[in-house]
Amino acid sequence: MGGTEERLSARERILQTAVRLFYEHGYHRVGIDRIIAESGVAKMSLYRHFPSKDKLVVASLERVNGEFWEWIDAETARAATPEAKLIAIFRAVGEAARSKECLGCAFQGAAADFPDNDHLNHQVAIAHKNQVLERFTKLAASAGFMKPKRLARQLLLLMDGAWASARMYGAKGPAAEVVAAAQTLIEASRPEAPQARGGVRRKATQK
Amino acid sequence: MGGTEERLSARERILQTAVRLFYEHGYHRVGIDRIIAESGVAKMSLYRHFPSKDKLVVASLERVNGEFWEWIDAETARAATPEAKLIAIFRAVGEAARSKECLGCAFQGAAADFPDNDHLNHQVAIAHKNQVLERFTKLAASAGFMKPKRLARQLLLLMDGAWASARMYGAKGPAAEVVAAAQTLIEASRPEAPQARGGVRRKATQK
Amino acid sequence: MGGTEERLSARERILQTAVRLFYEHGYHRVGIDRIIAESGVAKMSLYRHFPSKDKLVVASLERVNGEFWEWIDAETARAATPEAKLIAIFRAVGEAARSKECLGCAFQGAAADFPDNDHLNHQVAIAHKNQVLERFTKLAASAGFMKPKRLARQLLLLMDGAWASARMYGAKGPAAEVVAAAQTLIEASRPEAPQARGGVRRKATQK
Amino acid sequence: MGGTEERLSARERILQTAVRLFYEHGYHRVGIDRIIAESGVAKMSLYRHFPSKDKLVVASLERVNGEFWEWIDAETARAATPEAKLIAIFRAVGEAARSKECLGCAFQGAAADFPDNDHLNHQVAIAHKNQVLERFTKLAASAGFMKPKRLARQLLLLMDGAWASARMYGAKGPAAEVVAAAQTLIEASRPEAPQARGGVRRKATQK
DNA sequence: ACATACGGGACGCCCCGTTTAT
DNA sequence: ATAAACGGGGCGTCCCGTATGT
Repeated sequence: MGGTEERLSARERILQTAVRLFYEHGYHRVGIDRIIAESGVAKMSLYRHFPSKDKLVVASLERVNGEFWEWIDAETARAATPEAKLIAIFRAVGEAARSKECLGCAFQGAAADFPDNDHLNHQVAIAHKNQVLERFTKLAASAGFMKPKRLARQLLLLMDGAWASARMYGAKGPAAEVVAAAQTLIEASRPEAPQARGGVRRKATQK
Repeated sequence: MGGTEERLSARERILQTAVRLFYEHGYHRVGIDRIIAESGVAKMSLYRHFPSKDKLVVASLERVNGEFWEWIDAETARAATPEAKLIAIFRAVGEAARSKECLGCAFQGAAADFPDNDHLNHQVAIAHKNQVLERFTKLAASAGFMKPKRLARQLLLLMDGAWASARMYGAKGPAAEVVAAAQTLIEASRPEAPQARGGVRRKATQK
Repeated sequence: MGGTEERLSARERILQTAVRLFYEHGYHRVGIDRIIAESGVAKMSLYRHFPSKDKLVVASLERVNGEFWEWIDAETARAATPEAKLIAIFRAVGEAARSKECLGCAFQGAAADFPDNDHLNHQVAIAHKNQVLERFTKLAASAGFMKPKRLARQLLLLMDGAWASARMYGAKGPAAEVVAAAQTLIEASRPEAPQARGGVRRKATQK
Repeated sequence: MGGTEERLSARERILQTAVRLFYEHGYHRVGIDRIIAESGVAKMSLYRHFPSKDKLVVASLERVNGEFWEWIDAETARAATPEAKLIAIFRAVGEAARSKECLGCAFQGAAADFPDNDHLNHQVAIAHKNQVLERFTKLAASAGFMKPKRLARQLLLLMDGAWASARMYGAKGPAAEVVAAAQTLIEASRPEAPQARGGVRRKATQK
């Protein structure tokens, strides 16, 4: 932590500090001065790499997005089937949401801190969620599920609910149930044996 | 001057304006000056009724909480059974989340704007979610569902996911699927036909 | 200094502090924060009274200009004739320029700190000098001197030289000779018998 | 590349650029970066030749001082008598002060930009003025004038007034009268016709 | 010798929540 | 109720002097 950190470039130190502080305290409560103080960097260095705070927020969100997908890929690497990958994702989410470090979803936080839908930071957050939806849809389709888009959207609701739970409750929140809930929703989308479950019938009446 | 708005007390005008502005723009971006300007009261009047902005935020959240439960009670009044009440809640949530006025959950926003878990505003937000959990649990128990607490927590994930979807996506988000997902989770908790739940089997195959 | 200063309005405290600091250290080296700190005023109070630093500089120069003319009027009040008033002015200038508090002419400093001739602060400084020229001209004309404008300009050169001397040398500079030089120039402009000089006679007319 | 400018050493290019920029825009408003940009050298080169900005300012002032005396010597070379040399100086000053390129006296500017009397740059400016005083005194003494020091100081007031006029007014200022005023002061110091000089007597009456 | 980056610091202008005077 | 005041914080800019790489 000490020696290697000195080796990092100023840009990298700024970005890592910004990611951490923004995530822990929000985008409005973290000022430029605090970021430069905690990253040990001159103000001019920050503004050389990031022309404005908004640009730094965007870069921070993109960094978090990258780390998110690295994490998802790592968690799903050992799963053999698409369905297992979906379950692995939610197992990881459930665990992460109950960890002490977890403070919810950085993109939900960004969307909350920048409520204007047209704001770039808001758009970046939506783009992340769309990527999640795409991944869910692709896995659901690969698994041969019915209506993969529908399942993907249901699963996104669960995941965002888990992140919201993590933000508010911390370790003891309802996020503990996200795996079970995801399993239930996934099962209900399985093409096999839909005959006896009530869910299917009501579903039929919905459409 | 002299219209119906004059009928409202200064406190009421302040509170309604605060609720609206806080919800639409967030707690940090809305300042005292703007609230007094749009509510047409003097600054002194505001500080006589609410000793600080934080207290006003708390009062605002309590007001929203009250309106939330009035809304929930109204939406579930016509439902005959506890299960129907649960469905009615999610039908209402699904509709609300896709309405143009909906900007997500005010309590999620408060938790995001005041990330410190010990902050009073954060605690008020958690208290609201606990009330929702209690209502879900009571309804699930009344319906004779298995593990009502578990179902309640799963449903809260869905609901918070729907609110998060509303915040980020607006009308076209995945919140449209919240009713179907809720139905699926509710059905899966029904005591009837517990014989062949896939969750168990899949769980065995997962490991 | 303590009790009465507390009584002064914020605007007055700001202005007095600005006048003093600008005069002692220049307009660029004195920042808004320093003025705020030394005047014991909030930043917003300053920007309510003076929309920008430039406006504060202008107000400061106008204040100095007002004090300058009060000083000139007081110093010339007892002089009976226009010529005596001119002499009185230069006697006062000579004394002031050698006092410890004197750091030269605030308007010369402003013109030096804002070298762009089109800059408002530069124009304000020029306006002051024009007022001095007018006063000199009027007095010279009232005294019946030949070419009063020419004498006024010569006297302004002397005065500005004295201020420059005060700025650079302090008490021991050539400003000590400004009275004698002014007298010489004034005498040379006298219409009566320029060949024979009339120090004695003039003295008679002065009193 | 390869032009005549390349002939100049880096030190010379830096110094010439610094002299020009400092004179045109002041010492505070001209930064190191601008000097290196306009002189086409690397920052390291500048700091190799001038250890600090202050040292560069001093070198710049010394350069200006050298050019000043070259100019004075050239202007007075053709004058036959010391008195003619004095007049020649003021004729040159009067013309220079009304030229478009003239922005006043660089040393007055330095004294204004570094108001602290103990500051080296301020001292350098004073040293220049002392040299002028010495030259004036020497010429006045050579001309056989009475009280050459007194005349020298009076003439310095005029000269500094002319520079100040040049700074503030440009071509149309009172500097046009500096020759006439200098002549008047010089004549008043001539030993001829000392019988009834008002200056002496007047001086006695002053006290 | 050039160019780029860096660390540290000050500054200008602005906004906010809160209190006091009027 | 109007208005001013107050302390604190925030963003973006500028500058000086040093340290790199090349």
